Amino acid sequence: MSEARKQQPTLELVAERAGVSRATVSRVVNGSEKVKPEAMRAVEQAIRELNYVPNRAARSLAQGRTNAIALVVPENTAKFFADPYFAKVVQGAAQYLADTEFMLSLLLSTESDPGKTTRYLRGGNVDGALVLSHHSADRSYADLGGQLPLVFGGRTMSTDQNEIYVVDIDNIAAAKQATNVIIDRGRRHIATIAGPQDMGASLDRLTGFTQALAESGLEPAAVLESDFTPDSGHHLMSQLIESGADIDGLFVASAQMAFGALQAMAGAGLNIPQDVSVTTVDDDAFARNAVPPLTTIAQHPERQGAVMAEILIKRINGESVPEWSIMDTELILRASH
Amino acid sequence: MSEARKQQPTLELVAERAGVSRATVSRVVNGSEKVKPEAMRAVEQAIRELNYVPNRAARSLAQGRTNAIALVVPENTAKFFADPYFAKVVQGAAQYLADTEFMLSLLLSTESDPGKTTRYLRGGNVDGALVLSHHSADRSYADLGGQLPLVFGGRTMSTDQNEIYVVDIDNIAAAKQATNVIIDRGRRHIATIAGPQDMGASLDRLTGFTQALAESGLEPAAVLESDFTPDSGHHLMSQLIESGADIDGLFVASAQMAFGALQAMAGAGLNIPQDVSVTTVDDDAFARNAVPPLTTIAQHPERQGAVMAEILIKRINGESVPEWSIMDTELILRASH
DNA sequence: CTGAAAGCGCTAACAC
DNA sequence: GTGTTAGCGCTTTCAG
Repeated sequence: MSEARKQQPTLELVAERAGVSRATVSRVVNGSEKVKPEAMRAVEQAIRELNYVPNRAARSLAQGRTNAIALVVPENTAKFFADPYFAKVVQGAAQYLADTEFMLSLLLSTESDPGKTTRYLRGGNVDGALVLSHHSADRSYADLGGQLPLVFGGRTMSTDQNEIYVVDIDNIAAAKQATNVIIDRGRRHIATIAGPQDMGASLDRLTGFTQALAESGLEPAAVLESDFTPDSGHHLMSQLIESGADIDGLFVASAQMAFGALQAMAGAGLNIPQDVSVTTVDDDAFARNAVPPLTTIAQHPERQGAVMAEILIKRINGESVPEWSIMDTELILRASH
Repeated sequence: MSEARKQQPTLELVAERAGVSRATVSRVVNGSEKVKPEAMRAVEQAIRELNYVPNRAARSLAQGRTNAIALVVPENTAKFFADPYFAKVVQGAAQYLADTEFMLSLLLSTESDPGKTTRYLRGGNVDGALVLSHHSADRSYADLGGQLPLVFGGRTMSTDQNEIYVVDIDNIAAAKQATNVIIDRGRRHIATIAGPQDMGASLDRLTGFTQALAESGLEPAAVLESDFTPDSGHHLMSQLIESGADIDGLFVASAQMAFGALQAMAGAGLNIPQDVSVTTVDDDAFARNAVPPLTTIAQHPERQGAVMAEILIKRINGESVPEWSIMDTELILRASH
């Protein structure tokens, strides 16, 4: 009744067929120089004939290395797929890894059993992991860093622990720059829709916003806390408008939320940018398709994904790398400011 | 210089600390009944104290099973993330697996080295795989079926090979139903935008369209072949309009393409559904957010993902399951027909 | 119920 | 260059 899975040929079988020892086969498989051309040919032919593929479990057990890395997204599947930022980072990492010997395994942390992911990571399945978007609550991952090379992706919680490798943009500077665009427009009643305050990026962007204002002798007109979704942006903005707040500028911590906020303002009959000058962060589909298109700070998430992978692999290989990698950002001027 | 990765505690260490043999520890870890409660407690405590996690490679080598399955998407990363269908399937599978002992490993097949994915699959990394969206060109996966339990997801190429397990909707029936909605509106000049013709789902939907027409004594007004993206839908529709074709009905093989087609028609000043009655397949964000909202055939991709996972696991466990699972669909009437 | 011992398939010294 | 020989960490008969 049980699936008769075809038995994969073993290295030993290849050795017999090629008339050499298993060690030699292993050498050929692993591209060692020191094998006579003829032995090499014999082995290669045997491999081809048997359609041999080395067993990873055995290999990784023997050499204590798996040649696989995980990309952990501590976020439920729905949110993951809704956010273009994740998609881009994955894309960048996947692309970078395609040219290496490493496999990328995408781990969407399950809500039901968070320990499962951790166990997987510690169970020797991967040589290291990239961790995206971790809330401050996710101490588990920070702790994991002692057992496995980890590289955190942007939007991480700021931390003073050491041995934490992070690839991120300078969120404070980005927010400052975006806010200054509004200030330079002559606006003086500026509000912000901030991200969840248990996330480093959100905190930093709020800080940048406040700093920019302070440097111009201004106070925030309002500070709203949201959760990075378009809906929440819409919702909070509606509330703000209904509350009768009188603002002429708005900095939103992410394009997704800004997209929602714009809809709310349009619904209330506000003209952008005449009535309210708005800027944000992230140059994704939301920023480009918003009406009007959003003036924003572009990160380069694909590049970030690639850099994260690169750094992780260097760490796995024992090369020393800087703990912090700050990615460049770019101010994109469009119609919303 | 090399990363001093903390050595994970081994089963042997746990055994020593608990004062039992490795076999007993193994039994406890694997939930065997036949262990004295006191021994059990001792082991469990040792495990906790040492923070022990079993090494997967060793385990899978010993028992010839990995407790991991792969979800293979033979599609580049960009396309994968752009299509809500994939997201839903993954979500469904992930959710189903969360309650099992299995891990889901997402494999985006790399363009640069297609053999890499196949090698990974054959290298004993997973006990089986779910394969989505395979073009007819992807013979490699069908062949893999002999070596590893595979379950194919909707939109697969129709095939008469046996031992191919598929979870899909009845694409012919779905297309027929959607087309009949248009016919019932009294329209007689009906065109279709079909999907790529190297994909089973596209073929079947075109067949269904043609059949429905034939049964009402009609001929297709035009048959356009597209690639499932909104842009191509837009583009082809524009061409059709420019060509001066006179149609009053349109069946589009996917909501994404329909979304694009609708934009093109709006741009040309056509009123939907007054001028052209349109229906499609897929009830995703594109269908719901289109202007006007699309009358469509809803699949249930999350459920499909879950069913695929369920069937795969049954196969892995040697249970017998039907080769074909046809999922229900549902006609959603909105404003576009 | 528990322990001893024999591998799972591969790699990595170490000799030859 | 190549073969021999130990294991990698775990499961699994097989005795007891």
